[in-house]
Amino acid sequence: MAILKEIRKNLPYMKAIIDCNSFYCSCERLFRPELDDKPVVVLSNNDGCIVSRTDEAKLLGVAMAGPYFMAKPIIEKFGVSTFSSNYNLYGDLSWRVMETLRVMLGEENVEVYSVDEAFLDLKGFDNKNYFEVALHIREVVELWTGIKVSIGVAPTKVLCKVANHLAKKNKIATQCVVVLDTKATINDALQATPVNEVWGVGRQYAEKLKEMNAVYTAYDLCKKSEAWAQKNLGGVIGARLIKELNGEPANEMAKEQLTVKKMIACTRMFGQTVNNIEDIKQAVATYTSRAAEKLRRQKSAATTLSVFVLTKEPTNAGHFRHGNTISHYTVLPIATCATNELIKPALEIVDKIFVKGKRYKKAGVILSGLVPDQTIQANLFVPEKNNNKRKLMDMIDNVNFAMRNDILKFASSGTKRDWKMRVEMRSPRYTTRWNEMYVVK
DNA sequence: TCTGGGGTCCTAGGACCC
DNA sequence: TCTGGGGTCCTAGGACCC
Repeated sequence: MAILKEIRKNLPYMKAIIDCNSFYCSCERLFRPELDDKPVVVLSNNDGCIVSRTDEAKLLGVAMAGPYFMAKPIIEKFGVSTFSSNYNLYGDLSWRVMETLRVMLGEENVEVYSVDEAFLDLKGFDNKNYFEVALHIREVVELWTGIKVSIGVAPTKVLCKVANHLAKKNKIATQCVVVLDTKATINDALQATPVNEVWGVGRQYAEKLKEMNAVYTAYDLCKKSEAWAQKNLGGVIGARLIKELNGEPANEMAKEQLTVKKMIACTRMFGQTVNNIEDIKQAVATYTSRAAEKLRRQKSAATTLSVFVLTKEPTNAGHFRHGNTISHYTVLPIATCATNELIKPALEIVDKIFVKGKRYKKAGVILSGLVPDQTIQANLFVPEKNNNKRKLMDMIDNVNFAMRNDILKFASSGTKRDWKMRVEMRSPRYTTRWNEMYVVK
């Protein structure tokens, strides 16, 4: 124990990131156990891209985030099981995983970061063996929810991500747990990590780092000065990144706050291209209703409403071309969260930006300039405790509601909806719809 | 009619994340 | 033929003020 304290003495207390392995695919497998060691992929909205793939699919050469049609030959040749996104299912299972963590570690030590990731605060465990602690967490989550996870433990969030990457790369040898709690293990890990895999370094920066600065690994990057990063790597964000790589926390755990969104958007690709203004209006009215629901859920009102459409352009010698975005915005006379008050100006914008003869493949509505909704002041007196619960529900709703196909309340949303997206291969919503519940044979 | 320097507020756009 | 959706943070630059 004395040795343990000695080697850790220059490091702050530990954090962890827990990350569900191929989350969407794991959710699908839960109800199709015969697929456990088989390749599986899940597609994005509109069945456009591959957004989740299992290790088996990866080995076959299915590219992540690649277009579905390009991977189709491999998928068909090897019989890869393919699913459309089923957000009701994923949202529910995500909640179960997060709730398990909250029960184990206490609500205040869990920061939900995305549908399949959470940061954990391990402050209370500094006398324990972190590897065993993390292994235990991994086993309990799997036992209670059926979802397999990987865990990275380190003194900063950026280093946790590095650790987690290494755990996922070598699941068997690491048992999906990597702990970086000494200078030596941290240095080794940084040397083994290509710079483009560092959290906060995207494609543009990676290219710049390699070509102009001969920075190839996370280790090379950590040797750069904060001042240099401040200048060349996105300002203060870059400076924080350097600190964190060197074991100095610069991104603290987000505690408890009810995070109120500063902007709310609802945008979708159409199932097929559209050239008729009525269809676009129906779509925009539907997206506006959905955005307004999100707005009301966080008790905000919007002061600015923008609408955009994306045109479809002819492909150029086999090269994929994004369409042109045409957008316009309105500053509302009074901040509002009322669906009807938002739909009217939204449709006026459509009249303004629609060009006859063009073909469109996407539209969207963005609400910004959000302020607290004055009409619901009474809610200020809701106890904080209930607010936290609401935050939880919001997270689930945001996933759950994404694909909801319910009856629309406003006539302008239309009833035919030729433009609505494809979900041809969606699995049943086992855990959230009674009539689709899993049947034990 | 001449015009510096410093401050704030806003928007657009770029980069990143899952 | 067919390439997701929803966010965040930061910076630069313009408009305006004293």
